[in-house]
Amino acid sequence: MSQAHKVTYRDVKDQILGRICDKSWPAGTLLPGEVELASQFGCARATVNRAMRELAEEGIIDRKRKAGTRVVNAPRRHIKLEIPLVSQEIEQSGAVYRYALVSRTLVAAPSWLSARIGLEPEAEVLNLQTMHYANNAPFQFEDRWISTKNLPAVLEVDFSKVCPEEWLQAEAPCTQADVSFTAATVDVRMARFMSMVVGEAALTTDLTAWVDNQPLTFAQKTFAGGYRLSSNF
Amino acid sequence: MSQAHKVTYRDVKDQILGRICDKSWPAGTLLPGEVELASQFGCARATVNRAMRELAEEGIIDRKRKAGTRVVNAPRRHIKLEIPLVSQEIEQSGAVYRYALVSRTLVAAPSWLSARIGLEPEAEVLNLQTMHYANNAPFQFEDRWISTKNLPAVLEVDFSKVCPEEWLQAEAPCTQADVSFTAATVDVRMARFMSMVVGEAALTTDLTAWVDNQPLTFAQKTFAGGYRLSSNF
DNA sequence: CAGTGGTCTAGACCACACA
DNA sequence: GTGTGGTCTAGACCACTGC
Repeated sequence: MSQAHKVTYRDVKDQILGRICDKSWPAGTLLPGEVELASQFGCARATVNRAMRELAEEGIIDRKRKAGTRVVNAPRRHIKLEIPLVSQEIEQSGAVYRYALVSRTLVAAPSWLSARIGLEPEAEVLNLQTMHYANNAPFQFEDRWISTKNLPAVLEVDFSKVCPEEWLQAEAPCTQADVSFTAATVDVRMARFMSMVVGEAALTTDLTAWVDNQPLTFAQKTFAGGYRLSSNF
Repeated sequence: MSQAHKVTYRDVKDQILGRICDKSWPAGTLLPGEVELASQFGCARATVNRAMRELAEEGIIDRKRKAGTRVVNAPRRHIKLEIPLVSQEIEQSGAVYRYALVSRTLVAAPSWLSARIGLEPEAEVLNLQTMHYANNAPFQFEDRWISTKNLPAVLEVDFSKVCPEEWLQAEAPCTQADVSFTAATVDVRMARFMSMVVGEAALTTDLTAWVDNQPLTFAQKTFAGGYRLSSNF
């Protein structure tokens, strides 16, 4: 008896992945049911279930009740991208973090804003422009808009001391958010703030956040030149 | 008896999340053990376990054997970012995909390449430059390097017909990869290929892939102006 | 309607990490 | 050592969904 008496869900996962990779189960294949596999692998159905559930989460296979489990035709790779707080990101790199409030204005939402995050036209918003430095070198400029109607408390906060991002995360953690990245060219004003050259390329992030389906805030961040967003799988 | 006779792991998850959000369990709190919670919620330990495991995966709590489970102080948000094949991405947007091979050369790996992906100096690599069009408009330029030692089969392929990315995914799906994004300025040659203006900002992606710890390929992709990478949570 | 995955349970043993 | 999470099991019922 070779008896590896415990068949773990990892074992099962690896076995299944192996058969998919070596084309024993090519894309589109309907694979055996959980009970069948459980007896093949000599383990409980729950074990097979966990293995397959994770593979499904990873987008390797597609599971449907009654229809069974199939190998996904076009395995889409995906990565987990961290969206850390600026301060954390800087401090973790070993640099000294410094924050500065550039401007704070209370205005009626411009039309592009209300359209973008779904506010009533002319709704009141607080606009905060802030700078974040790493070892006193410009790291990120943030242009943030917060709905005062959906978050009145924001009016009482002294944002010269707390960065909006951190305050929001602590006081009103969003339940849903959209994030997007693009490359932009810096204009004269941004160039001054970021110590960059006009026309230089900068990575920018747009971030819209909701709490319980109520639009809360929109932020556009501009990163210093050469900033690189990275991850792996 | 109100008896919702089944307490699901989702119920437990929501309860726990609720207590964290309403500050009943502030950041840093050591929460009760699984057995304790199971009896509190009136369910099996496995149910609590699954709930807490998922919360841990989401970065909300931190679990350690013997030490117990704590609410994470700085909840790091993360998003799932899809890394689709170019062709899929274009076709899914409803546009017509067209592919062209720009150049194919067999060379000794330049030093920056061997250093970057961990090849022996001067190892032979196949360099493929390709263009990808959406409705005949330039969408992406790809500069790819493949190790011929670790993947000899690549020499036999007619890359004027198959795009390297797709061939690799089908024939040698990587087991590990690094991805990074940055903003770059397009030079004269790139501007021609992409129908862009010299100096314009473009999003670029660097992608390094390994199979079983063997460095396989490195690719640098340059996206058309205005390209936006997006996701949500 | 019947088959498949989805989930819960109760009990058990294991592995790690702190004291 | 000892407590906490990590996992497996065997059995059960449920819920969705394709036929």
